[in-house]
Amino acid sequence: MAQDSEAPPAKRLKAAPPGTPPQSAAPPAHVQRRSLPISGARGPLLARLRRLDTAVLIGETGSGKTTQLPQYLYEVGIGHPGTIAVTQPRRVAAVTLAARVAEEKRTELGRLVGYTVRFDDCSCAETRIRFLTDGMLLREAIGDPLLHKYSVVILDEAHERTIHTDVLFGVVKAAQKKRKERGLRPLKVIVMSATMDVDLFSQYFNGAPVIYLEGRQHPIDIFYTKEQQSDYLQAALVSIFQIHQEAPACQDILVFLTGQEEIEAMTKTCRDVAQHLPEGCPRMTVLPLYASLPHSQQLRAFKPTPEGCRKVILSTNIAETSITIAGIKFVVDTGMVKAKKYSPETGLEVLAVQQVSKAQAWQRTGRAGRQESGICYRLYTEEDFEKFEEMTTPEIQRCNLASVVLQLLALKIPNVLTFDFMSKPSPDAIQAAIDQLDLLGAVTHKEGQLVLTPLGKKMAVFPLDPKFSKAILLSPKFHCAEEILTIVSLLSVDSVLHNPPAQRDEVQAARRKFISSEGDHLTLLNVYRAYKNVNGHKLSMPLESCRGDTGSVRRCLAHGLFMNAAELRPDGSYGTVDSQQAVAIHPSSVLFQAKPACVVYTGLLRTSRCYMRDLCVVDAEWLHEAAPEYFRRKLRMANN
DNA sequence: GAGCACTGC
Repeated sequence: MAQDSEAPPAKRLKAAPPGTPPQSAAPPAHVQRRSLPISGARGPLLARLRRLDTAVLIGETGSGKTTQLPQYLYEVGIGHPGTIAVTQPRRVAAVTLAARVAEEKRTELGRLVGYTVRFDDCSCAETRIRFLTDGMLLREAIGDPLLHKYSVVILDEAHERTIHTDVLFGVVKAAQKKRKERGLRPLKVIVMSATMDVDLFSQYFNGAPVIYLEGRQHPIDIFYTKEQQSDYLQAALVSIFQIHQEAPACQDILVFLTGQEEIEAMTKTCRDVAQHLPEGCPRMTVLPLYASLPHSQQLRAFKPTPEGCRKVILSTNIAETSITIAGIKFVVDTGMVKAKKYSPETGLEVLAVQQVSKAQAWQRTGRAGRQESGICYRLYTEEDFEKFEEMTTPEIQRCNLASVVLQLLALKIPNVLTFDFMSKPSPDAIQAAIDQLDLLGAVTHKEGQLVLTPLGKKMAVFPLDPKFSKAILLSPKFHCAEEILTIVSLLSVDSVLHNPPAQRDEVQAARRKFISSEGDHLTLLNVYRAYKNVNGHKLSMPLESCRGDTGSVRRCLAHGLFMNAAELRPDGSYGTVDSQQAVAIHPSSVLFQAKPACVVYTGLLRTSRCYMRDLCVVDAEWLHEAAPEYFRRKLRMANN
C-alpha cells in the first residue's frame, strides 16, 4: 500500500530505473500487469493524486510506477481532457516504455499512447499518454512556456538530476503557478524518483506530499573490505578471481571501473590470468563495456555464455543506469568513477577519476539484485563509505551554462540570475554564461533586463553549443554554409572515428590520408567528403559551398570560437588568449606534432595536463575581426 | 610532449 511520509526502510537499495527494457521473455503484458506492487495501491493512490497539485512519488525498482501510473490517471479521467506527459532522461527508455504501455492498453503505438524523442515523433492528436525525453519537453516549452497541451506532467527518474530535468523543475513550477493565477486549466505535477533526495524535491515544490511505493528488489548482501585498498585495480582483480574460484559458473560478475583504457587493460589482464587457472575451475569470458565501444561489441555483454562458462563484464558507469544486463549475481564496485567538473573562472572542464557518491554506490549495488538475490563487493571500507558524498553533484552545477542560459532567455525568464533552480549553479557560472552569450552577440540589455537579440533568438533554435550556432548563422556570409554545417554535424556525433587503444597505430595510418594541416575541423570535413564520394550522396538543400577555399571555413569558425583561442608562446608552449592559461594540443589532434602560431579549439579538457581539443589554425587578425571590443579589452589587460 | 565518464535537444 502507498503510505505517506514514512521514512524509507533503512539500507533499502536505491531503485534502478524502471524504464530499462525487459531483457528476457516476459508473459503477455496484461497478465503481468495486475501482479505489480503498485496495483494493490491503485485506489488510495489515485484518491490522493486527484486532490493534489503536486506530489513526489518514491518507488523502488519493479514497483511498476512508470508504466502503470499514467494508465491509472488516464483510466479514471485525471487530467482529462488533456495529455499526460511522462519524461525520461534517455531516448531508449521513452520509446520502450511507450511501446510497453501501448501494448498493455492494447492499442497501436502512436495513437492513444505515443512517444516523442528527437528525430522520432510517434504520437498524434489523439495521443493522451506521451512519453518524451526531458530535453524534448524543454524544447516544447520554448514554444509554449505554460505547456497548455498537458494537464499532467510526470517527471520520471528525477533523482538522476540531468540538466534538462533540473531546468524542467523550474519550468513546470512556473507554468503551474501562472496557469493558476490566470484561471487556466490546472497543471498537475508528479515527480517520480528512487529512494533519495526526497526532502529536496518536496521542499522545492512547496512541501508537496511524498508518497512511497513498495518495490520488488531482491535482497543483496554487501561486503566491504576490512582495510583501505591502495590499488583498486589490483583489488578488483583479486575479487574477480576469488569469486570465480568459489561461485558456480552460471553466476555472472559485473565490475565497475572508470574508463576505456583502464577497462581494456584489465580485460587483457583477466584473460591472461584466466588462461592459467587450476584444474576444475570454470571457464571465463571477459567482456569490456563502455559507450564508445562499437554497438556490435557492446551486444556481446548481453549474450548468455555457454554452460560452464562465467561472464565477467568490465564496465564504466554506463551499466549503472543506461544499460541493464540480465543474470548478474555479483557486483564488484571499485568506488571510483570518471566524471566531469567545470570551473567558470577558467572555462575549464576537468575530467578526473573520483569517488562515487553514496547514491551511486547504491545504484551499482542494485544491479546485482534484479532477478534474484545478489552479492555486492565494495572495494572500500564501510567507514570510508560513510564519508562519501550523499548525492552526486547535479549536472547543472558541473557544466558550462551558455546553452542553458540561452534557453532560459528563449523561455522569456525575466532574470536568469534569480531563476528558481532546485540546486542553484554558482552566480559565477551563470555570469560566465551571460558573458559568453554577450560576446557572441546573442544578448543585450533592454530596460535593465537581459534579453535575446534577433541573432540570439535564432541561435536558441539550434540544439548546439551557442558557439557553433553562431558559426552556422554566419556561414552564409562567408559562402561556406555547406562546410560549416558538415563540420558542426560531425562534431555533434561521436560515432565518426572509433579509437580502440589496441589498434592506435592502425587508426593513425587509416586517418593519414584525410589529415589537413589546417586542423581537426578540416580533417573531419575531408573524412566526410571522402565518405560522400564513396556513397554518391548529395545534400538536397541549396547550400552554398566555398569548395577549396578552406580559409573561409576557418574564418567562419573563428567567428564562433574566438573565445577559445590560443597562441604559441616564444618558449614553444601555448597560452589561451582569454586568460593566459597554459594549454597543450591534445594527442588526438592532427596538429599534435605541429606548432601553428594561432588556433581556435572546441573545448578544454584537463586530464593529466590541460588539453585543447578539436583545433583549427586561424589568423590572429580574424579573431580581432570577430570580436574587436573583446580583444581590445584583452590587450589593455595584457598591457596593464 | 602522449590520451577522450555518461546523456540529450
